[in-house]
Amino acid sequence: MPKQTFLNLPEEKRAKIEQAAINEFTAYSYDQASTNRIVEAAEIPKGSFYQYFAGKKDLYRHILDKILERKMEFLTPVMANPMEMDFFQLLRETYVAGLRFATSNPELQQISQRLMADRNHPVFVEFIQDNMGKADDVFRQLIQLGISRGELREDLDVAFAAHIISEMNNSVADFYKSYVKQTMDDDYLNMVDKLLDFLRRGIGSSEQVGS
Amino acid sequence: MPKQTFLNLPEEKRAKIEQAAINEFTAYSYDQASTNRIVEAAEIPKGSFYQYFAGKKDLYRHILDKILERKMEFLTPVMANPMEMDFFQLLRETYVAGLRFATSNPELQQISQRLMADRNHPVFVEFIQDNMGKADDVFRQLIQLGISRGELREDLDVAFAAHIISEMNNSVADFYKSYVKQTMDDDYLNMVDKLLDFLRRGIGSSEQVGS
DNA sequence: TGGTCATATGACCTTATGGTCACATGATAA
DNA sequence: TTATCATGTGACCATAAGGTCATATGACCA
Repeated sequence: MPKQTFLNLPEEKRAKIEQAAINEFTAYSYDQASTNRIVEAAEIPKGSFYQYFAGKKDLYRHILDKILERKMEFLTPVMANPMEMDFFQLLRETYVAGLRFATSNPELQQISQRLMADRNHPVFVEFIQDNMGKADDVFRQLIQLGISRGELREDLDVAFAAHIISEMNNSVADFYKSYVKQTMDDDYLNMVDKLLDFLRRGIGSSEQVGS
Repeated sequence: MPKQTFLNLPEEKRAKIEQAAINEFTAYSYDQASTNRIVEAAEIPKGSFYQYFAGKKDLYRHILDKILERKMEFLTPVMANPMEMDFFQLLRETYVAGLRFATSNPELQQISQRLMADRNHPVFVEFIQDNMGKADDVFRQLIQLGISRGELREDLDVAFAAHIISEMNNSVADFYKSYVKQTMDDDYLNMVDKLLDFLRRGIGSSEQVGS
């Protein structure tokens, strides 16, 4: 957590520092990011930086918190009323909300992606596992709900399915990027629909074959 | 490419250097890996290192080449006779081969994973895109074949499906790790079968619903 | 006015990095 | 024996990192 000194700062100055940090972490991985550069961009002396934060890690966590907060602004409205939509509609809205976040906050998305990429980095394992665990839980509940409503196969391995869907949720933005590059189709609604169709029906032909 | 001097080295010495590099790149990301530590572990003078390689990047590429070579030893036998298996059998064998590589070469797997994680790092984009492009191509052909044999839905978006399957191929080893952690089931055959079942049939109930 | 206290400041520290280079060594050929 | 040439060697270099600290500043109160 930032020190009180930082929180006491006039909002303008605080915002400038945060923005400098966001720019740095957008351009460089955590390890490569430089407090010197941040300090320079924020136009504050090196010493002041250490009045505000315990160090690089502290600043990074602060930025992650801000990102999570912002992402939740997109996600919570979707999750608010799970009973009004079926499973796939809900999942669709979830993925779409993630993509809306990603396209309207490209720097923050970039930082999140770096975070997921470096997910075994000692500095963030804790943060990651906490949040991914929560996501798995949410999806597990949604799947249970979907099964009980007859929207999903009854013989699903719930935890396994939850994990897959949660992983897809993480990689959907990344996936979208390469989708656009390949197909020149930048409408993420198309992509999400295709993805959900895969998830729903699989890719096998209808002729049933024993596993 | 390593310099001729390196190739002239007695095999024992060469192996020692390569092993030191593998250990370093297993423990640290490319950026964090230190030539100083490698040189120390390999018990060669710093100067000698630069007689053998142009620099860190050169060494890293050399190691990547060795990894790819080794991974291919697992994969080529599977791909050798695609007409003797149906699509899902072939895919299963492919995933299993990847997992066999991963479990029998954990350090190399770790390095590959780091590579995929840092895939936009300027030093490896070229290497990555080359190889992922190749993978996409292979899967596209397999899917075409699968459709023509009636094993896959005719209305598939081939490129899209190929991309998904290729991505899954990349993440299956990663996925396996968290699968084991969650379920305590370390039999990857189970996991692969579940994954393929998802891919084949989807997770939706059989009641057909308009998309 | 003088004292106190949070805050501001930047020169400076240690430690590490990737990389260089003048020179040493030793095998081969004349 | 002497010259040549690939190879070996480690002290050394510039650069940059994250972090510290003695000192300066300035707002507030007695």
